[in-house]
Amino acid sequence: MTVDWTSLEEKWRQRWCVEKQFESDPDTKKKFFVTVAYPYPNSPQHIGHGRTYTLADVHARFMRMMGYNVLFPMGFHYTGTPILGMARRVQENDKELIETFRTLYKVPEENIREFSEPIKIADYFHQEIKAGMIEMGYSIDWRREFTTIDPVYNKFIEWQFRKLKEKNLVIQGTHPVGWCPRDQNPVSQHDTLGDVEPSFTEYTIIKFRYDRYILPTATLRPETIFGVTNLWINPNVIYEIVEVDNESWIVSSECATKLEFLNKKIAKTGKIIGKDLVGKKVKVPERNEEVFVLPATFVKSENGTGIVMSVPAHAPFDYQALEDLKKNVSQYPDLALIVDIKPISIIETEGYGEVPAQDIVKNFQIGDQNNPRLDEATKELYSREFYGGKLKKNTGKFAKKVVSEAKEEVKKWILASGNADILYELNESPVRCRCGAKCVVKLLDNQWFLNYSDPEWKQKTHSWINEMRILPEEIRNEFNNVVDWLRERACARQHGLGTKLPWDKNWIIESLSDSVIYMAYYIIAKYVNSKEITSDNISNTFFDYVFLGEGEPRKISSECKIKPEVLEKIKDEFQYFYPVNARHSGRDLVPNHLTFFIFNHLAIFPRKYWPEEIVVNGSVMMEGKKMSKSMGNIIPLRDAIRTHGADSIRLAILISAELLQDADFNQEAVRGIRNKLENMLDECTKYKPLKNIDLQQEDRWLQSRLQQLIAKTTFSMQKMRLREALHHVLYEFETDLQWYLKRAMAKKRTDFSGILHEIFSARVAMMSPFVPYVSEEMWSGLANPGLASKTVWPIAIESKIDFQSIQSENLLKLTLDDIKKIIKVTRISPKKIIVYTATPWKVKAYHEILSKVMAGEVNIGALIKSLIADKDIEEIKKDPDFVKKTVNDILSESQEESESKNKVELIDERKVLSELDSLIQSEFGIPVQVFSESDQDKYDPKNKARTARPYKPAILIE
RNA sequence: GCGGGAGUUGCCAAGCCUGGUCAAAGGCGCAGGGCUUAGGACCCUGUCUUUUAGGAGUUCGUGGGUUCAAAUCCCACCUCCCGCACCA
Repeated sequence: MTVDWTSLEEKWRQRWCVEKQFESDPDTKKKFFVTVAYPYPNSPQHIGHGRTYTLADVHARFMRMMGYNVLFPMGFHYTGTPILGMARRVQENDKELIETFRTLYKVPEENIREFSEPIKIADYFHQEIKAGMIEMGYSIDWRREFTTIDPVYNKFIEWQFRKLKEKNLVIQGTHPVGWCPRDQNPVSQHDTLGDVEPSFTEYTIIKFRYDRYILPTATLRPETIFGVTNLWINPNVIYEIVEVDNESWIVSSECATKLEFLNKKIAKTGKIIGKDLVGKKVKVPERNEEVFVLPATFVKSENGTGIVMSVPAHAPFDYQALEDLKKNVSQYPDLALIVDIKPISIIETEGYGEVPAQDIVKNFQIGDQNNPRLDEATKELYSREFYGGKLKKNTGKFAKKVVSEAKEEVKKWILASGNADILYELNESPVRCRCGAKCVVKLLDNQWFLNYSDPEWKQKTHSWINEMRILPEEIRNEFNNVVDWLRERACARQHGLGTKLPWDKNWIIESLSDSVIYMAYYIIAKYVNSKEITSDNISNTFFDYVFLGEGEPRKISSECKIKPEVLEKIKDEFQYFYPVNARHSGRDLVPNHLTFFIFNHLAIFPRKYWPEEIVVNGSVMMEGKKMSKSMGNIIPLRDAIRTHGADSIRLAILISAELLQDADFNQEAVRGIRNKLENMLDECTKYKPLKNIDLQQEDRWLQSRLQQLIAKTTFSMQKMRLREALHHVLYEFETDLQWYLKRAMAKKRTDFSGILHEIFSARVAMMSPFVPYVSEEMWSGLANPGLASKTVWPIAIESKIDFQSIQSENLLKLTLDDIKKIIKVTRISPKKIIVYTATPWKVKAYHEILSKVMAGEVNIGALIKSLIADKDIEEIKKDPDFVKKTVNDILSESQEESESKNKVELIDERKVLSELDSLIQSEFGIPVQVFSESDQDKYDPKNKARTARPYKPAILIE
């Protein structure tokens, strides 16, 4: 059967839309508010995006069927810089980008022409993404749609920031960033050529005084100031004399540039060549000693200040350079004294002698200062000393401290005395901006931060994280870790789309900061879209009233020109729908958005509006590979819908992995799924809701299994283990169905349509959240009333489970399996099959043993002793092996299984096994005979009957 | 460096939280059969070793341990993957 998926989906989509099935307003039912991170419209959405949204939609649809008034809205995040960058590239006629628009994104030519305007890009992809969401069948209430540059949204974000500022959570400070001097803008990884992360390291500048000058050196190891024996300078480099904040520094010209961006007032007043400084003596700060400035070729003008402080005891470079110099002392007649310079050891580390640098240089067989292995040696020694070293007593008050701690303390100490400063150095240089300019580290003044370091705020967030529902559970700990290492976060930047900082209009609120409490705005958006409120009238007091219940409604309604009843309605609606019951997002947002989301809700809203649950999902792989533009394996969602149909895609991305795992999307699987759905749809047209017939054993069994299926599936759904739930409904139950049909067919029954109708109706209902379109089609195929999407989720009724029939069918299945196994192993073609059930005393004994084992008694001897006390079963003396085997039988089955056996009376095996006849007849075409072990006139030529045990009949095949 | 996660039978991948139904789901691949002019699709059967009586043996990264019982719990080790900020 071929299904026209496109028109099938269109048909039901129309119906949902016309009947406004997914628009929700406050009513008397319990509400469920589910949200997903809104998309950033700078490209069409692909299958990877589809996963999070589909997950949320399944959640929404499930909760709707569970009887909740579900609100599932969607917005669009225009805030940010990437779209701005794209627009600029279009202006510059960037071939590559335009080609991407054309061929990959299939943007019409007339739209591309407009893309030099950022908003046009956002608008275009906004509509594209929205269309995809509708086609995917997401049950979204579109009346609440908005973008983050809507004027009322701006007012809302202003309100958010004023609130944060009132609570002193927005602070101002100075902050180093990677910076492009040409663009006058911070650079991040995707702003650089080759996507290099512009990371940098903080160095301590130590000021050595020479005459009226300062020779600054940059170091990562300020604690080694106690071991300085000399400075190194490159004799061939021309240094700059620079006035820096009323001091005269001598630094390389590269260093002078760096200092400028670190907000130093710089004036270049002269030049001096390195060799003119060789042999001069400088004062070591805090030590009241003088050391020589010596020449070294390893000193590079682009690193640090271009001058290096020398600690030969602990720095392999310094040690080697000093050795080299001593060897060539004849070249420096004025420096004869240097042969007396001895390394000053200040750190002791296990495994190293008095002069660790000497040890390691020998070990590495360095030879001279240009040996590239010096880097390696430096790294090793640094790390050994950092973690294992202790300062010696020649370091004064820092003695006995471990290096890792002393380092910071020494730095603070020298900084406090004015003999030190801070320098930032890019780790990998040069880093080039996309524009081609060399990046630097800039100290940004008066930057605005959200103070995620605030201990009280952190504490509050921790304790809420430990209370809220987080799925999957493994991720909870990760949230706590994020909270721990989160620091101040810059929350405003100077370019991009977004909302201006209300008290400082030079700044635009950054995109990860204007997207943390917007779920509340979905309530407002409905009234903005219906034009009941406009941006002109909205003020802070409006939000205070709606969200916090603060203020005088009459005053506010006149101030904001909102009818009092509308104001009241909005507030009531907010109070009805808030808090967010479930927030969905990909796991990449855990260390940022999701954590900020919690932080900000806790700061702004009262406890009753804090988010209740977060659901995190993994990403999607394409045919086992990571999706990426360069691999060319990004499939736009709408393309995929056209080829596979929405339902198949939904199922494919949900069934291939559990929540946090990466799901794999592959053509093969999608085809298989579509086939399965088509077969099932076909099946659904066959069964009619016939009135009840005389229920037979297998009917009762199938109905019981259905109850168990419903219970299991519901349990999985509630934990958002969707893969597991699907597995139950789609695949696991198939085995039961096959068995049922086998039984029914063997008995040549024709009256089971009604039973299967009942079964399929329940299954279709449970499939409906996952594959909403085809479920509607199946639902109507089954001639059920109404919509599958709006039907109630099946409820498992324990009393409907007939454990007797479950045990009976199990026995049948196991016996049939055993017969098949015997036939397989013996390779005989059976002519006669005889089955023997256990003798009554064994049945009684089994029952005894079962209840004893369930009570914890597993000792065979003790069991036998208590059993022979019973006259009915004293025969057990003759067959002690029976006890052992029975105990093993019981122990090797599940607790659940044993409990269910313990719960019901033992089944009448003889009666149950008489049902074998039809099965054996249809499978092997021969009859089956059933005896009891205790029958006097039984046919038992091979004396098999005596091996029979309850649930394990003896079998003879001839 | 800090933090998180994973290693399962030819491959992908469940199971692990809550130990026993686990020789271990499902899919792919492979083998046989059905359907078909043939192929594809689809359906059935099989797919660790061994076994002419429903059994036995050896497996879940490696090595220990706890337990009547370990893929599952504990400890150590090895290997691999991901995130680390002004970026959505």
